Amino acid sequence: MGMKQAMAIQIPCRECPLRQLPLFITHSAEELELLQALKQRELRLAAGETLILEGQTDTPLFTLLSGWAFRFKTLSDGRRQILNFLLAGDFIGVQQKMGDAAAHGVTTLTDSLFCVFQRDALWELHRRSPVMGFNTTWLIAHEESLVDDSLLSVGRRSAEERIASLLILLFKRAAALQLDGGAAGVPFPLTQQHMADALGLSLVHTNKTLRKLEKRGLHELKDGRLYLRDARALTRLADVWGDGKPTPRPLV
Amino acid sequence: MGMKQAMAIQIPCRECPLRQLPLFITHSAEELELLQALKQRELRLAAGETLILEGQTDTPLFTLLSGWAFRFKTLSDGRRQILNFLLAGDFIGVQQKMGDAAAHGVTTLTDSLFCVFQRDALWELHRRSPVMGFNTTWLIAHEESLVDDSLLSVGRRSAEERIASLLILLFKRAAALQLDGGAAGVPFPLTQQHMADALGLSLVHTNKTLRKLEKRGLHELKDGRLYLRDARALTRLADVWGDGKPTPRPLV
DNA sequence: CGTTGCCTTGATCATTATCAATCATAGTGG
DNA sequence: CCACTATGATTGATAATGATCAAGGCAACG
Repeated sequence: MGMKQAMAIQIPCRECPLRQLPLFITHSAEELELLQALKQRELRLAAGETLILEGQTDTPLFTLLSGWAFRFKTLSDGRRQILNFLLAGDFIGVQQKMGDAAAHGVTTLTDSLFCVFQRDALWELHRRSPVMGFNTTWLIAHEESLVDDSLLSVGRRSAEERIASLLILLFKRAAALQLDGGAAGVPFPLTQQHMADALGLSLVHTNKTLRKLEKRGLHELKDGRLYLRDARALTRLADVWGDGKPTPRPLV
Repeated sequence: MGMKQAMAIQIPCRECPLRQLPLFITHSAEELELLQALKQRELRLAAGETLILEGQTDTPLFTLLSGWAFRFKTLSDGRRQILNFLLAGDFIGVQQKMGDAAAHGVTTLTDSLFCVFQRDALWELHRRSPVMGFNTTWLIAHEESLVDDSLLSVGRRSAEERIASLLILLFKRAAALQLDGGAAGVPFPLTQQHMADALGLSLVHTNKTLRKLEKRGLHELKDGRLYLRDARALTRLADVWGDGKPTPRPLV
């Protein structure tokens, strides 16, 4: 299964692809030194490999430097729910307390590069740099709020609406990591099975719904890339807040 | 709608009902002083009142001192998804960055008492006590991981399984706040509509499923209290990890 | 008593799941 | 170059699950 060696030479944190993200912009040289010191090593995985197994204990903390991955939970008969997708810049493993078993697994969608931190790195970060500790807290809280959106989709949106909102969300997230902002589409490494597992739909129904939207000209999925052909219509369908409409909600 | 006055005399933080929770146990007198200093005021709401409106900006941070509440999102046609239930000791409002609009609303289920903090209290906490900042981060991450469970339920569990897992989860959380550990049941202030909105089911189907489980003797819901009559069977039905069974998952 | 809110139930309908094929593509070994 | 295999996409037929509609019931309350 194409297991590759960890690189002998690591990327220094001042060259880290995350440096331009909110968490990292304001940091002084010494804060970068701190990050560097806490960093344990890098880890490279091929597509489809598993970083964290459900139930595993004492997993380290990770940061995703490049590639795509996802967090998931399964039931004992194999039903799987994808909790969210991970893109470059995301944290991994903050949900479980030290000593606890991982409540979810993490698997890659593409070849991926991770930065590995010891479990107590988060505490060191707080202790030695309250600013970075604080920023991290917000980042974690914000990342987790993506799950809130998913829950709204899966709980209350129709199949069409779910597909639409997933496409929009992933497009936005992926486009934000590109220089062209998605003008030429974005990479889209999910299979329809992944989409089904993220949206709480069956594979077959996912396929049919996807085809329907594509035939209507809302999007195009081709050669592993996603193009939004009618972002307006997709947004309307997904009922996404604050995009087309300026929050017209009655607010009681 | 029974809006009540905020109490003139506030509970000092050293008397706070949260003091025995993980976040608060290890704290020195001066750390309690810090909490006290950051605390702005207390707020009392009646059952069914709204603490935060979706889309509201610059809401303060809250802590729930007593009572029950829930976080939710709605679609523009009124479909509502309850994200999670809030019990004494929970944080509220950490999901949105300063200046952002609230991505979810918060409404009470019972008469409730909140502790109100300024929005920058979280930063002050980090700056002046890295330990408490760190603990807060974990607490937030852990609270948010409850949503992961919900997502698994709504996405992949059948109606019966969803009901079972909700009953178990809420029972455990509520029982942990009682001295008797739930021996005489726990308060259960949700209507079936709330359960439906949390589980992604219709009201009618929620009712039927609930009745079915109750007739089978798995639980009893009476006078606003929940009793688990066959916790083993409920756990099996819900496929909850690490309870009856010692993690028998294959882990591939 | 007449509301009002919440729970309950039966009948019917819709959406989504399941089952079963087929097809396309890429990789593998002979 | 040709089976042989494997993965993923696609489609039609049928079944199941859960939603919607409609109607009461029951208790609390002014």
